[in-house]
Parts: sequence; C-alpha cells; structure tokens
Amino acid sequence: MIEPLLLNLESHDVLSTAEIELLRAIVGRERSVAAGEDLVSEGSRPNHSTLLLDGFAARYKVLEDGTRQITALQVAGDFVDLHAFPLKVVDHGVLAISNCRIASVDHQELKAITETNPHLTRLLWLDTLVDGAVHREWIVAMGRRSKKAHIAHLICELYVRLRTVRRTNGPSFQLPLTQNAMADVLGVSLVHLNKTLQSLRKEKAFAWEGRVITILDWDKLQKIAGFDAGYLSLSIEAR
Amino acid sequence: MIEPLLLNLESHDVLSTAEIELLRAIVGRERSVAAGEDLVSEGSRPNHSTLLLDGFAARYKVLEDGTRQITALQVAGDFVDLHAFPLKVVDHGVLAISNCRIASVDHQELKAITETNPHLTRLLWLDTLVDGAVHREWIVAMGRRSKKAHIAHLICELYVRLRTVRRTNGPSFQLPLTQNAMADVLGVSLVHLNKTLQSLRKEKAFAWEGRVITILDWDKLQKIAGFDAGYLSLSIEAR
DNA sequence: CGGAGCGTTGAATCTAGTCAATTAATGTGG
DNA sequence: CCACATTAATTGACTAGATTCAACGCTCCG
Repeated sequence: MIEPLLLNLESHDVLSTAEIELLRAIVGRERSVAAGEDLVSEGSRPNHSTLLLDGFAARYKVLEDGTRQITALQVAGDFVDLHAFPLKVVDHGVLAISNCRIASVDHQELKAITETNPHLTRLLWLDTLVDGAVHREWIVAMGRRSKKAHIAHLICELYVRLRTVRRTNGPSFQLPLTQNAMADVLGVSLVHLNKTLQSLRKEKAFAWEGRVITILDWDKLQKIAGFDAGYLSLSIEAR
Repeated sequence: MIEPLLLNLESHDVLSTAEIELLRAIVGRERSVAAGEDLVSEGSRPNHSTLLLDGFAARYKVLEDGTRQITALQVAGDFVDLHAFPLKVVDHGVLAISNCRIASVDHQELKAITETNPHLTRLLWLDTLVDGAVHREWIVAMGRRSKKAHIAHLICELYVRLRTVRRTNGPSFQLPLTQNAMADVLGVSLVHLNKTLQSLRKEKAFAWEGRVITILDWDKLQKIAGFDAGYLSLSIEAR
C-alpha cells in the first residue's frame, strides 16, 4: 500500500486520480527488511529508487576513523534515495533502523514520468527539495543550537512529519532509535547525549520511554527547539 | 554571460545546442549586487530564481538569539534559489559575500521547461540534488570531523567547485569570506575559528592571505579533510 | 545461566565559548 | 597624503561544554 507516499505528496499539492493510478502502477512489490540491514549501500548505482512504506530508516556516512554521522531520518512515505535517479550514484548508505516495509520504483519509470507528466515530475522534485530543506535545518541545529534545542527540534520535526503520514497516535509516536543512533544524528558522543537527555527530561516537554515519544507540552517543546514547521512546505498549492 | 551556468551543468551531462539556446533565452538581464546586500530574503515568495554569474553568495538563517548559520556557499554558475521554484517559499536568506553579478529566470519559464524539455528538467533537478549532497557533506563535517578537517574540507570543496567553472587560477582562488563568515559556516565562534586557522597554517597545506587561497599541498590537504569529490557528481553521463 | 545490547554514571581531560583588549588593515574626508 | 573611524584579525584568561575511558545495572533471549 502506497498510502503514506500519497499522504506525503498530497501534503504539498493535489494529485489527480490519473497521477495516483500511475504511482500505484509503477511501485513494485512490497517487501520487508529487518532492522539493522542496509536498504541501500554507499557508492552503489541502483537502477531503481526505494520507497519506505513502513518503519524508520537512516541515511548515513562512515568516516575513515569509523565514526558515523546520520544525515537524514526517513519515515513512512519517504523515498530514501529518489535523488539517486538523476545523481546515478548514492553518496551514502541507508540503514533500516526498525523493521521496514519497502517497495522499489524503476528509474526507467521515473524517467517516463519526467517525459510525460510534468506536474508529477515537479512533485517528485519537490520531495527531494524538502529533503534539502530538512538538511539545512539540521545544519543550523548542529551549528548554532544548543544540544537540548537540537534534540527538541528533532522531536518536533519527526512529530510533524509522522503526523502528515498518520503515524502518530495523539501526542505519541514510535521512535525506534537507540541513544547511540541519536548521538550519530546530533554528532555528539553517546555519553553526552545521554546526559543531555536527562537534563531535558526535567523540563517535562516530552517523554521517551520504551521507544515511544510522548509530547507533554508542545508549546514548551517548540520553544526549546526554536521550531517552525515552515521549512517542511506543508501547504497545499499548485506546484 | 551564462557561461558559468553552462560549465556547471555540462560537468554532469552533455547539453544540446537547443538546450543551450533555450537557457540563454530565458536568463534575464544581468545586474550587480553589492557585497553585504541580500540577494533573496527569507520567507519571500519569488516568481523567479536567481542565477549567480560572478562572485560569492551565502545562504543563511538567523536564529532567535541573533546567531547566524550559513547553510551553503554559492559560486559562479550556481542557482542560489532554484529550489524556490517547486518550494514556492525560500526558507533562508541569501547574502552577497562579495560584489556579485546575477540574473533572474522566471518560474514561468522554468515551468515551461518542465512541460517541454524533460532532459533539461532532469539536469536542473540534478543541480538541486548536488546542492543536497553538499548539505550532507556539511552535516558530516559539522558532526564528525575535527574543526581542522572541516576547514580543510571546505577549501577542497570550494577549489573543486570553482575549478569546474574556471574560477581558479592554478592552485589559487579568490575567497572573499571574512573569518566571521567562515565561523558561521562551521558553526563555531570567531575566536575559536581564528585559533584553529592558525594551527592549520602550520601544516602548510594551504595559505590564505588577502582573500586568496593557495593550495600548497593538495594531497596533504585532502588527507586532512578526508575529502573525496564523488559527492559533487562531476562525471558526464546521460541523466 | 550467561551473553549481548542498551542505558547510565563518574572522573579526568580536552575542546570550544565568552569576555575583554589589542593590533592590523581598510577606507574616508579634509 | 595624513588623521581618524571602522572593520577585521589576533591574543590571553577564564568558564562552560563535550569527549574519553571505564565501569555497572538492566532487560531480553537463547
């Protein structure tokens, strides 16, 4: 079921029935990937792009000294490597953080869309641009926000993104990240992340227990984070 | 003259004569912007995208507390806000770092390209994707590289990007950044940047005097940086 | 029962930020 | 061309933030 993809795209613009049918037609058979497996490996030249239908994935790079930096988190409805279509080579690995359901779309099909369906092309392009906007927010958070603010910002972002694909449950959502992985998102050591989380807990803006985040005080959390969802382009307009 | 744009696009794939003519036709009249001026202001909804023909520009965000983070550096041949075409709103400001020559392209013209020229569409899309790849490298550098490595990486990246648009002079290139601006690129304090630069100078991998960078030892610099140009997608192939 | 993975803790050490001045470079008006 | 103002670069001292190392507790699972 490609519903999360549709919800994702429809959060930016209206899709026609024909476009929806087309998308259904080109998305391949669904399959599962276990947590810890790579969905995509760095440096590969895939002839298809991978759509994440359920679960969490992370795009990451590993440096010479073995340290890892996660550059993006992907949730249901995200293409994890749509950029590989024009780029040809994937410049990073993609790891399944939880068990995932995925499906593939051949680059040949994507190319056909660019030849025949300009509107859908622009929406797919847009999808990769939102990705870039998220990258920029992460850069800002890494460079100029406190670690507490950075964590809060990440929670806000994930909450909003998951809500648009209906993967939240009221004020709660699943977050299957280990502290180790989250440290690799923020670019800090595990120990420091742990201590920062503890001091954040005292603010009671959110709780994180048993892989579930619960927002306790959205206004406070947003304030700590300096979060403004504008960069996610969640407004329906002609694109 | 849109030559730098052509050099930029042609570093990824071949352009047909018709495509080159089309690009020339849609790029508006050239004009100048003084260093320190904003090329684009945050939150605006431009009906055109801005092409940088000469000079340096920076995309940046300013936080509540007044600190600034630069999220991208743009050089000749770069569209500074091509993403604003599908995104509609620019999520950051764009500042002229040096005096700049720019020209505009109406979004209407870009839309027409997506309707009639799929190949050029993919190349423009690609341009924004390389942007994203650069963002990811910056995230990695900010999160997991030492400050020395981060600076070295930035120099390597700028050297390669400038060389592809013929803006290098042998081992040298203009870099009109102040230390203050570079600190806002790396996300560190001015004082710390200054001290890191000093210790880097001792390695004699590059020199930076009077707004000019000179690469003294490329291999060494690349090694300090952990730099690999792959992410810039500088290979000519059918896209 | 014994690992294995994950989270937590404390102490020592290094990295980076802040504050506050000083020096150097650049630019402007007279 | 010089005096003065302004911006950019540099420095030192002190504080705060972050890393490393090393250990311990908990829970899940074979």
